[in-house]
Amino acid sequence: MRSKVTLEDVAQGAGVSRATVSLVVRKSPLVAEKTRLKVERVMADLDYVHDLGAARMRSKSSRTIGVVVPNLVNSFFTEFLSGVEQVMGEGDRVVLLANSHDDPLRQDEILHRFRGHGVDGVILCPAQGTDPGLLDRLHHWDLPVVQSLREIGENATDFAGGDYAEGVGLAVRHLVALGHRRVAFLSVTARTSARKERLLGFTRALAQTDAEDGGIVEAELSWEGAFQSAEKVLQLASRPTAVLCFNDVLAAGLMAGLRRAGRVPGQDIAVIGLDDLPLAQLTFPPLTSVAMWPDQIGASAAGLLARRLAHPDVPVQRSILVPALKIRESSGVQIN
Amino acid sequence: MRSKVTLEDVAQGAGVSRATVSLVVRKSPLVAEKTRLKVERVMADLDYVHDLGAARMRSKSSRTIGVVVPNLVNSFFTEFLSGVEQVMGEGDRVVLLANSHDDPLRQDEILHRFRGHGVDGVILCPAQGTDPGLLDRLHHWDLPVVQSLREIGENATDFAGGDYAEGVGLAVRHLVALGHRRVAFLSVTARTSARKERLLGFTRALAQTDAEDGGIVEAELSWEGAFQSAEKVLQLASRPTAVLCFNDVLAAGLMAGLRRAGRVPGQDIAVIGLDDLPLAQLTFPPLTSVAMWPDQIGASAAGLLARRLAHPDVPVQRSILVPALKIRESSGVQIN
DNA sequence: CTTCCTATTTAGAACGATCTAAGTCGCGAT
DNA sequence: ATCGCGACTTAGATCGTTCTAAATAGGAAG
Repeated sequence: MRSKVTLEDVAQGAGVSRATVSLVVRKSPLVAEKTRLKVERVMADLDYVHDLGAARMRSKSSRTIGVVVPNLVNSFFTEFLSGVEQVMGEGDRVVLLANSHDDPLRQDEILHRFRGHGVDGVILCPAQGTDPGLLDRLHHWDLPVVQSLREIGENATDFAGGDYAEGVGLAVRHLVALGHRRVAFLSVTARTSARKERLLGFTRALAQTDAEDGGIVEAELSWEGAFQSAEKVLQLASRPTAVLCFNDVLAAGLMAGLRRAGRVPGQDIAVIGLDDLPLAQLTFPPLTSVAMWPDQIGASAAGLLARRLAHPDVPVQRSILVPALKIRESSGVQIN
Repeated sequence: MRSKVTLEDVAQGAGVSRATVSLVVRKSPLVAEKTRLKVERVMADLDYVHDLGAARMRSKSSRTIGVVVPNLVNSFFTEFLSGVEQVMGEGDRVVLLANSHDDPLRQDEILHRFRGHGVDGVILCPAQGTDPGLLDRLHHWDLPVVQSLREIGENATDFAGGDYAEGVGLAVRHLVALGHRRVAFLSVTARTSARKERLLGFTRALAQTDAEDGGIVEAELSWEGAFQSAEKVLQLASRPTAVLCFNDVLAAGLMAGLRRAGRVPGQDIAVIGLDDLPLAQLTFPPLTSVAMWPDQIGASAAGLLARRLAHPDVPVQRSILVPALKIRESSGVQIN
């Protein structure tokens, strides 16, 4: 039961006042070089630890931010998280993590808990079906929020994401250039802004080419869901020659399902994913995908939040990363 | 700039004292039912938020724990994290997350920061090359620690992990039963307890069978590293008919590398992984692997920490999960 | 009508920092 | 000498809780 070393103890040891030590801790330019060195030595000797909890009480900033993701199994979110953690760590901030499991109720509890812990701000990837009123509530609490990957409301908060509409466009144009004319889309059942944006990109991209909409199939957002949807894809009336998938996890699951049904992806039917997760390079054939840089998105989100904390009144900003097509074998070769 | 609602405000509204409200917040049985209801109503009216930071200052418990992982891209750690978060969330605790990037220095900074934030305890997967003295230091700070997945020191702290020695044994016996006699092991360069345990399991399992050690190849812990190691595996003097891999990520990378070299995994050469990540079912051919239940390990680790926080003096406990073999096609068919 | 409980409530001092406003010190200028 | 000024330093209040020890109310028992 070691008694805690406090500012007072350090102050005594160094023969200065508590206030001066506090200034040293916070690296204020006000203290004389000599005093600073003395105090720092004593701090090291006594193994002083700055109590951020106590500090927050007076200063209002806790150097803590919360991150809410809907899911931790899709490595997209992991990479995203990794980017957030990286940037926040560099800014000497700490990340509180929680998983909403795509459940708005759970998300509410989490935000409430975060609030109790005095987080300075939150990076939120809103759960499916989140009530748009949530943003008002957060604003009312005046808790700075950056939305990421998904969005509720229109420009209600800062936002970091990737340009999925463009990503889908890249994929479609690639397929069309290879000669495909009937392209299907494997989507998800969950109604999120992410889904909307991709579908929008899909129809828009088709309109700019002479290819046609080969039909839309919906699956659960898991590789198993995609695996099972292979049958439905093969039964589409349009007999698509290519399938564009909501993300890489679904694409990989679909490829496995197609094989089960006796088709060879990349040969009998082209498959293309979105996100370019590491797993895209591990499937066979390797998966053509569109890189969305989740870690960069995470880093941007963290950057936006840091910016807002520093300047609460700057106008709302959106940070949208430009996607890049990664051509591999699953999209097959020119078909004629 | 909404001024914060404090205990005092609630107390005024309800016509009681601050102390009573505090008791209500903490669900003490001391307050009379009638008062409790009245206070609760006022709390709801004013949208009172319990300030856990201020609370911790007096009470010493922050209901916050820290998790340090060496990496966030391998989904093994993600699932682990997910298990931790789940259990902690249920216990109404919050998780501080940090990534050591397998760097002991960074790990030190993180622990220091966590300490500053007053975490009640830490779940640590020690970075490669961590000085065993770290545990003493943590103990000296009297910060409860549960180690997980990797371990420094011998039974120095509570530990949650999987029985990798047994997992490797399952895999080897499976291969031997299929007729393999020359089995190679694809290991990693990083010197961790995880590596040691698997190698130990490997030699021990071989000794119990009539198969021989087909050689050990080391790779970077990434799919690219494994991809590149395919050549080295094929050049082994023993000409192994099967390769057991450190984990699924390496196994998937190896399979891709073997294909590049013109071999068909599961047909020309058996490949088997460890961990049974979701990705094992997405490779082609699907990867035979040994399920280590990372989410369960995470949940156990969280459970152990919760237990230690509740009873600081209980003896050290180890929680080891029993692995299960998942047979798929990459281990091939009986070879004669 | 005391007295003694039990059940509840409370005043006031912590906790470990930050902030404000007021000091102190040395030194060159008047 | 005295003043003014810049460069530092500091006393003391304060943040929103919890804790301790003591106060109070309302009976039941004597």
